[in-house]
Formats: sequence, C-alpha cells, structure tokens
Amino acid sequence: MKRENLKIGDLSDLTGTKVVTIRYYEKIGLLPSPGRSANNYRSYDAAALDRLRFIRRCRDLGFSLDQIRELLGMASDVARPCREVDAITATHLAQVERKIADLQALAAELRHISAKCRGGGTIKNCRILDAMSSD
Amino acid sequence: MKRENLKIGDLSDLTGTKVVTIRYYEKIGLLPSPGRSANNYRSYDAAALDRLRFIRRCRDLGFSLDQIRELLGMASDVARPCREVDAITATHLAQVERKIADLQALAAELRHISAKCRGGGTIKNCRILDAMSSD
DNA sequence: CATACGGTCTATAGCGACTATAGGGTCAAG
DNA sequence: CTTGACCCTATAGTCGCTATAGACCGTATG
Repeated sequence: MKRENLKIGDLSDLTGTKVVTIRYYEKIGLLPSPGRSANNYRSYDAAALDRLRFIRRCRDLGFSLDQIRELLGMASDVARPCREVDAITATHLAQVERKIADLQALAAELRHISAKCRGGGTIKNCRILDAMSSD
Repeated sequence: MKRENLKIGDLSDLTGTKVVTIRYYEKIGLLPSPGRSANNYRSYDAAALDRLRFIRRCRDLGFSLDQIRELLGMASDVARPCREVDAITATHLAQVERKIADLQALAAELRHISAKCRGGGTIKNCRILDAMSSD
C-alpha cells in the first residue's frame, strides 16, 4: 500500500486506530485537517501517518492527549533542548509509579478482605461486608 | 455531633465526601432521597451516614458505582450466600492485579526510553522522540 | 440496470464519576 | 442590616473516546 492519498480507513488499518477516533483527533486539533479528494473523502499522506503512529505509540505509553500535544509541539522545534522532552517523560513515569504503589496497597487490602470469607455463610454474618463497612 | 438531622455539609465533613458528590449519589439512586427540613434542606439520619461511609470505603477500594450498587443490594438481603459478595471482590481484585501488571510493563518501558536521554542535546537528535516514533 | 454491501460524510449524544458554574434562598453573627 | 457561610436547583464541562442516526459514494453481483 502506498503512503499517499490514504483514505481514513487505510490510516485506521495501518495504525490500529478506529476511524471515529481519527476524526476525533482531527476535531480536537491533534491531527491537522487533511486534504479532501473529489468525493469529499479525507486524503492523508505519509506525514499524517507518521504523526498518527506517534500519537498512538504515546497513548500506549499512557500519555494524555495534552501531554502528546506538548510532545508534538516540541518535536517540531528542532533547536529545543532534549531535556524538556525527558521532563515530560519523567513526570509521567513518576505518576505511573505512584499509581502502581496505590494499586498494590489496594490489592493487599482486597486480598485481606477476601480472606475473611469462609464461603459457607450468608450475608447475615458476612465478614467481607463488615470489613467494608468499618475498618 | 449527633447522628440525626444531619445537614448535607455535616455528612460531607463526617465522610470526606464533597457536597456535590453526595447530591450526585442521590441523583443516580445510590443514596435514597432523604427527608427535608422546613427550609427544604436535606436531613440525614444515622442510616444514611452508614450507607455513605460504606460507599466511600468501597470507592476507596476501587469498586465502581455499579459494583457498589450490587454490594448494597446484597447487603440488604440477609439470607443471601456470602459467596456472592466474595465473587465481586475476587473479580475486582483480579482486575486490579492485571492493571498493576500493565502499569509495571509501562513503567519499565518509560524507564527504558528515558534512559536514552543524555540531557545535553536538542530535539534534532532526541532519542526519546525516536523511541516514541518507532520502536 | 438495479440492488446490496461496505466505506465515507456530518452531527449529536452517551459513558463513568464526578466537578464547576450560575443564580438564587436561608440563617446566625457582628 | 449586612456579611458570609451554608443550602437549593439546573446545566454544562472534564477525558478519551464510543455509539447512533441519517445520508452519500463506489464497487461487485444479479
């Protein structure tokens, strides 16, 4: 498949992004409005494909659309220090690590609670609900 | 503070739930509509306080509002087997554990990417952006 | 040639779990 | 008597999509 005059469905297939999502990215200004072919279909080129791939990769890495907007802004300014990009990455990594810690504490608590269930009883003397009520 | 004729702000203080959130819980049917005092203010009793505390505790444990609705439904049916409550907890725990695994993979990748930054360069030869583009 | 299908277009509403804002009424203290 | 803190309703916004409706376009098959 060539990399010019791509229809939105082609872009979708090539990047694993749903068509509606691509249009959504355009609407919020993350992807530039592409040219249109005679039948009013969006027509994308290789640059658009690259940009969308970048966006998807960053989404997979858990960056927010706003962070991606920032990264894209930086990427277009060749003289900018690399350190700024790393700062965004580092901030994001810290958030992810904090979230992991939170979830681990949560999992421990859930295991603790679940261990109280001896299975045979009824709600009337359910220790799980007790644990959720007070504790 | 006594546990009857509580105003919404009292409930808010006692549970750490924002006033708007309490009204929201009422609107979606998670909290029953309380009585009103002469001035049309919501007036809560100890049962409402308990119910809200339970909801908040479950939210802290990461349950969705729908799961909490289920748990509350079960809690009111005294003869129901305890096992059903544990099933919800176990399902939720599995989700949390999976999320932890996902985030750990993500953190590893972000660390990997961030390690490529040697700090001194510019965007022009930024290896972080490279890593985000392809990889 | 007609029809059916899949793709594309626009526009709008919905999801979860709130949060924010506007525009008002109530109440106790100074 | 005014100030400020609280309460009320109703509506819109957040994030990152997803779903739906209603219409047009393009190709393959009968």
